[in-house]
Amino acid sequence: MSKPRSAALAPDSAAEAGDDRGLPEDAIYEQIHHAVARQDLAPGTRLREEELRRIFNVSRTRIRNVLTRLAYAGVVTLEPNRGASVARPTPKEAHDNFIARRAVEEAIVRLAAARVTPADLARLEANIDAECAARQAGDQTAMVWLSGEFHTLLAEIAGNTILARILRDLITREALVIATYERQGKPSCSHEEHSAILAALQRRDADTAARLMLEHLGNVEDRLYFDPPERDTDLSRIFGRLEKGGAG
Amino acid sequence: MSKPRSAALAPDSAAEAGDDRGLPEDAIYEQIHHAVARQDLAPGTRLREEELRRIFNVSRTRIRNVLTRLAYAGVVTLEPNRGASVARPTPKEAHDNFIARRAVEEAIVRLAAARVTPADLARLEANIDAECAARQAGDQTAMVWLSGEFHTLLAEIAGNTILARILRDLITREALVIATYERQGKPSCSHEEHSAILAALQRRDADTAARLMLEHLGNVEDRLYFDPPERDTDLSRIFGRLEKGGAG
DNA sequence: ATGGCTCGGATTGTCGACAATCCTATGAGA
DNA sequence: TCTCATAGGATTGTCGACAATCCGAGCCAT
Repeated sequence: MSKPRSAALAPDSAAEAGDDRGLPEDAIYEQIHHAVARQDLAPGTRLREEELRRIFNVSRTRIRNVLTRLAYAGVVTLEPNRGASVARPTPKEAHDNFIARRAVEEAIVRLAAARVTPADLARLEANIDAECAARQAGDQTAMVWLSGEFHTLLAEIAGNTILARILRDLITREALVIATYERQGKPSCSHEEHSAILAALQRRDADTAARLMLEHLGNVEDRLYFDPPERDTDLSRIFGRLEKGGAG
Repeated sequence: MSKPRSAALAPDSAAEAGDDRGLPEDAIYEQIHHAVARQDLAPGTRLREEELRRIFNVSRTRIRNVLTRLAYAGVVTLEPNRGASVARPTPKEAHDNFIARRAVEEAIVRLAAARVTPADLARLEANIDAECAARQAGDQTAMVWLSGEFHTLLAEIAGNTILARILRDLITREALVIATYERQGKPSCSHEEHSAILAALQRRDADTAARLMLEHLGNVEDRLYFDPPERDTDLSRIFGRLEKGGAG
């Protein structure tokens, strides 16, 4: 969050992002999408075309296309003549996102319960272990990413491409919601809950898995802080107070 | 379906589509999206940029942007160096779409049951009446559109923008599925089922409404015909038959 | 000092031209 | 007659340049 934008977009493998010429459009899309999901790009961050063009070493046309798609995914907002910036969800959008995600995740976990294989269970367990390790190492970024990855894995196991695609965007937007509205202590996902879901899947108990998933997602929402609905609302409230109480 | 493409895209109000200069991008997007939802654009129809440019009287850049977005929505497919064509869902995609839609619609109808107002009920009833009228008039296009509109109305009533947006794309893609796999007699939606859902909403009976909705959507899928999974599979099957039975 | 105005730099929006690619029609050869 | 190669037209992909718009700095009047 505090690192410069170019660092957020040119991750560990710097050569892949900056050096290679003609990086395909999809790869650029993925990098930005991923950077938002990792919370490396904070909500509201401006995404200047020229800057992105230099980072990815492509023409502005490509960048423009990518931004158009990201806007459709709800990851960035596109204001006319003002350019693109990382989306800053309103409380309403945040709430809608949670509700949508609950619906999609319930369907996915039920499908997954019916199709899960031992190999799948092993992958899920590995993910939980990795998240635990990240938690103990205090690596907040890795934790957020891995706990999202757990859900992506479930979508893959469920085997429904359309739901997986939808969930991907919902998860990334939820990362923006969390980044915007999190309280001080920010335990975004608890690995115990993931473990419980895994156990239910192991028993192919779709109903329990679905119930646990809904509780899990509800817990995430409860940990957020929505009270000051908008930053700019402060102004109008102050104005109202001045009018009512009298300032002169 | 049998009318020329330009007619499909320049509907009743021809002036709006062809004459006005500088039609905004969103409007072009809507027109194409809508034309697909109405089944005026058959699956697989090629969408040449030059042709669209002439129809909407804008530059190719705009058309290109619109096609990019439609591809993201899954309404058109974009093959490199081959251009755009209306999506032709595979049986797998069709099935995934039905499952996704069931999940989204269940969530929506439950939300709608909790929030529905008398005015909303009236709007839903008007929609059902219009669909009945279209059915008696034998207007297949209007029927398909109105029966989809019923679900769009529900999404609006539910008040969740994200789910509404998702459902919109799912419905349009389902129109493509139906156009691809429908049997001879094609009663795509039964207004009795819509009426039953409406009655449940009137009682604010979310569980019943959800159950009816799922049955309703399941019925739609059951009316389709998936047996010949792909057109090009025929070739390999014929080849296999020649090999086995001997053709010389 | 404050509020409004103007101007310059920076950024985005749009377009036309050119390069790259693909499909089709044509004709030579077996 | 059939297959293969080739040339031509048609279509898409890419880029750079210019126009339109916006933001902020600096100046002027009050």
